[in-house]
Parts: sequence; C-alpha cells; structure tokens
Amino acid sequence: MAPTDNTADAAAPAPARGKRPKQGEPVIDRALSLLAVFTDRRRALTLSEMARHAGMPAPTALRLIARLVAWGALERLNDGRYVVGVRLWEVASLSPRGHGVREIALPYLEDLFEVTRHHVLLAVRDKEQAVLIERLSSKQATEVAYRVGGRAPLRSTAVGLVLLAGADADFQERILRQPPDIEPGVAPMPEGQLRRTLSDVHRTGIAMIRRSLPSLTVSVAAPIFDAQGTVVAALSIVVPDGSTPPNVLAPAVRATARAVSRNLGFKTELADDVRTHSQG
Amino acid sequence: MAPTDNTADAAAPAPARGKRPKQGEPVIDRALSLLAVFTDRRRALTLSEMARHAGMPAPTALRLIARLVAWGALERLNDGRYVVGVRLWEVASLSPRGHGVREIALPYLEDLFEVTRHHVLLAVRDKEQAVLIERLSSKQATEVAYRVGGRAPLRSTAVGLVLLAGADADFQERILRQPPDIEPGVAPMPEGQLRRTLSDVHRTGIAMIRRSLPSLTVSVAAPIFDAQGTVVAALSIVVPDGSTPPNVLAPAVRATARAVSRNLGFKTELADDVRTHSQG
DNA sequence: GCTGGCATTTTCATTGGGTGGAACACTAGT
DNA sequence: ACTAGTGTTCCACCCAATGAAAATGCCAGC
Repeated sequence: MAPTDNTADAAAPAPARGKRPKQGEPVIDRALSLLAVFTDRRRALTLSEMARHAGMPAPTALRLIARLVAWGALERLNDGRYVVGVRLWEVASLSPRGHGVREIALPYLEDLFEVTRHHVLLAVRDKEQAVLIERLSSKQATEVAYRVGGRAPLRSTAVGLVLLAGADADFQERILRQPPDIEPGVAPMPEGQLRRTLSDVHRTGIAMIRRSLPSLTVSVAAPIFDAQGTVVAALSIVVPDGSTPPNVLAPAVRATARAVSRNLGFKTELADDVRTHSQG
Repeated sequence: MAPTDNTADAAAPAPARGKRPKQGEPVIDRALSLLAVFTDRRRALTLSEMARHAGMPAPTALRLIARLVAWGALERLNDGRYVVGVRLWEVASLSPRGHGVREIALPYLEDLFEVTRHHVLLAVRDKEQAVLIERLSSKQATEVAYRVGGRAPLRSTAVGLVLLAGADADFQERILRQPPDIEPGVAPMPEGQLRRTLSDVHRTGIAMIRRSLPSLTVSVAAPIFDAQGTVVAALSIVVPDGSTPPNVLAPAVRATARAVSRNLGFKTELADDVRTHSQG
C-alpha cells in the first residue's frame, strides 16, 4: 500500500485574507474551499461574501455554487444567502468516525447523562485537534466551551489528552514538541508535565482537566477502543468544580467507555496490547 | 449485477444534448457523485467500486478522490478503502436544517425521551422525502425502521405527514397526485383519504401512523415552526402498539414541539397564520 | 423620479486543467 | 505460469473552466 500522500497541504487551509490570484487551482479544491468558508459564526453567507472568503472572483464562485446547490451541498435561502444543505449532512452522516461511533455510543452516553445530569461529550481526533462528535446537555447544565462539530485542542482538554495518549508515537512527539497551548482558563502544561500526564492517562485510562472558563469545571475522560484496540474516540463528562468528586466520576466514565468499546468489538483481554494508529 | 446507474445523477439542468452523459460533465458534479456512492449499506468502498458506481474510469476517479482525501472529505482506511471523512461531517454540522434544528431541539427531545423511554424522532423535509435528523432510542426500545441521516417517505410516516401538511400548496398537490406509497407494513392511503388526513393534521397539529413492520408500532408527530411560522421540522414518538394510548401521547408530543418552536422564535399567537414555504 | 453604489448575473474569447486509453505493478486465485 | 482483478503512473488531446467586462437587478439617498 503506497501512501500516495505528500500533497497534504494542497487542501489550502486558511488563505488568510490577502487576495491571491490562485488561478490554476484544481476545480475541486475551489469547490471545497467554498464549503470551508462556513464556520460556527458564519452559517449563512451571500455570494460575494463566499467569493471573498474563498478568494475567487464572483462569477467563478457563482458557477461553482450553482452546481453545489443543484446537488444539495448548499441551499439558497429566500434572502439569497447560502447555507450548508441537508444533502451534504446526509452523506456526512455516513462518516464512520463521525456519526458512526456516535450511533453506537449514543445509548450509553444517554445512560451516563441521565444518571449524572451533566454534560457528556464524545470526540474523535482529526489532524491535530479533537472534533466534538456529540454533546448531551440538560438545559440547566453549566456553560461549556465547545459545540458539536467544533474543534478543541488536544493538549488542554480531557478528551484531547485521551486521544493524544492513544495516538501513535510519531504523532505524539510532533505535538509534544510544539509550544504549550494558550487556552483561556486552562493551566498550560509544559512538555515535561505533559509527558507524565500522557503516561498516566495511558496507565489509568482516565484523563482530567480543570478549567476556569467559561465557568469552573472539571472534565473526566476515558478512551474508546475499536476491535483492533486502537483508540478511536474519547468520551468525557464535564461537571461544575466541587460538585461531584472526580474519583467518583472516573469509574462511571470508564465503565461507559468500556461498554461502548465492547460494542465496537473490543475484547477487554487485549487491554494491555493496545495498538496505536497513525494519521496525518 | 449491473453497474446500475452510470449516469451520475448530477442534478444538472436537463441534459439538453443528452448525447454524452459521461464525457463533458462538470468536474464538481463528478466529485459530488463520488460522495453520493456512499449509502447506509456501503460505508467503505474501494477505488474501483467507487469508480464503477459513479460511472467513471478508474484513473479519473483516483484523481478526484485524491483531492477529496487531501481536503478531508474522504478518508482512506488502512486496507485502502475509502470512507466519508470527519472534515466533511464537520462542515455538514453547520447545516441549519441539519444540526441546526437538532442543536436547539435536542434538550427538549431528551426530556420527552426520558419521560417516555420510547423512540423520539426529529425530521426535516428535503425534496420529496423526510430526512431523519435525530433519533433517541433506549437500548431496549422496539425496533424502528429508519436511521439518522436516512430518508423516509412523506406519505406513510407520521413525521412525513406533518411535513407534508406544512408544505406549500403546489408541492402538496404534486405529491398528492402521485400514486400511493407502497411502504411495507403501512396501510397505503388513497388520495381522498390522504387529503382528509392532511387537513386533520393541519387542524389538530398532530399526525398518527400505525405500522406493522418491522414491529407493531404507533407514531405520533407534531410540527415545529420557526419565527416566520413555517413548518421547518417535525418530531414524533414511536411506541409499541397497545402500550400507551395515542391520545395520552399527543399532548406531550405537542407540548415538546411547541417548546422547540418557541425556542426558534415562534410566537404562539401566530399559530393560525401559519405560512408555507416552497422548495425544490 | 433620478442617481450612484453595490451585488448578482450573463456573455464570451482564451487556455490550461481535466481527461481516459494504454501500459504498468501488484496480488490472489487456478 | 497464467488469468483476472485491483491500484497507479504517464501523456497527448481538447473541452470545460476561467474571469474581465458588461449588463442587469436592487436599494437608499437625494
């Protein structure tokens, strides 16, 4: 199996703002960059906004958008603005690491949620971040920083630490060598402490993070394994600091994570032979 | 098995030429048709399978897929097969009619779920079908026909009837003129009865469907309105036939739907001035 | 009504990205 | 060794993609 990779950056992440005469770029990349202009804060955009953010002339954008709308990847509102379409959401729901794990994990998450009545999170790793796959929240639960579909740093969240601890050595090293995150409300971890923490996570199967913003909370996370023993996801519970002691939560979190893992085909006997997998 | 349908649907303006369905098709349509090959049953496909189903030569497929993978719309497994990627799922989560309503409705759905311990569904309409946005199920709940991200017929499901009743007149007519669905386990409704049913739904704000497959169940659905009074979604509860009488469920379902509607900015005073909106 | 400014859409000559057949490498089954 | 299936690279042809320019639509302000 040849990697066939090495054009990684071709997915032009964020062209900042400057106008780039990016002519000669593959059409698909342009079309995808039109999808990438949507963010949590910008869910409905006009043609010119999309063209501007994607860095292409309006006529070109219009032509591409027209095709995306015809297919259903985008939808056009009455006021002329564009939003992400259900059709795209529909195929995206077939993503194994997206809705896939969610589908299997949800009933168990719900049990945990119902007992505790606190936020329950499910996340997977993509590139160098954790992506929030699911979040159960009662209406009166404490404020929480991340939304479903959003990204969170690996080094300063409980789920992130679990995912990082479960990643392959090369990837871990690359992350470890980066300067500490400056996540507001979370004490930044220097490299040495982070190494110890990861080792602890690996040993205990539990990660904890205390954060002071947007409110004082403690998160307790545990890894979810697939049949091969790879860490494919992490689940965590977020409680107000001082409410329930973490050492009470840990068993519940770990038990729930195990239940999900078992449902993914993970045999607990292999627990010591956990293997890691590589990724971008 | 035949290659089924090699003309990638494309949703393009009617191929006036109609001469060459393959060559000369816009690149974006081809790329999108590569995404469309994934279905509930086919979540991981090889290159040749994708090429075959999308109706294009392998080299072409490979080139396009490479770009999709670079961006994250697809991911490649260790065994070489491709699956839908989290990145795609991520932008799809910004779909207002997908995760958007879900985000707002979920806490209320959970309340309803917790009280009843039966399936709770949330659906929106896309084209001529209902798309399941959310489904809460306890592990021991009865078997249910549809999965999240899947599509259900408008005329033979409770949520479908609600969405159909809330659609604009033109669209309703088009659907009404079609021959009755032949949905297994559901008594097909002739046009006259369907018209009466829709009128009832519009008046009472409740739709009911009894089905015998995959198990004997009764569904009770109610509409969710946005600030403009448009029906944007439908929620329903599915219970085993004979367990809880529907007239007991109806108030709970209606109350939950109202709570969600209110959260979307819907003023109940406008309840009689419901407006309809058009779509594809 | 008129005018200017902005967003959206259409037109169209130019050209470079897209194309897919052919050949290749590789594996598994016979 | 042979066949049949996959995944991959190569490359000469050429049509779809391109974006400036202009036309159109849309308001707000005068």
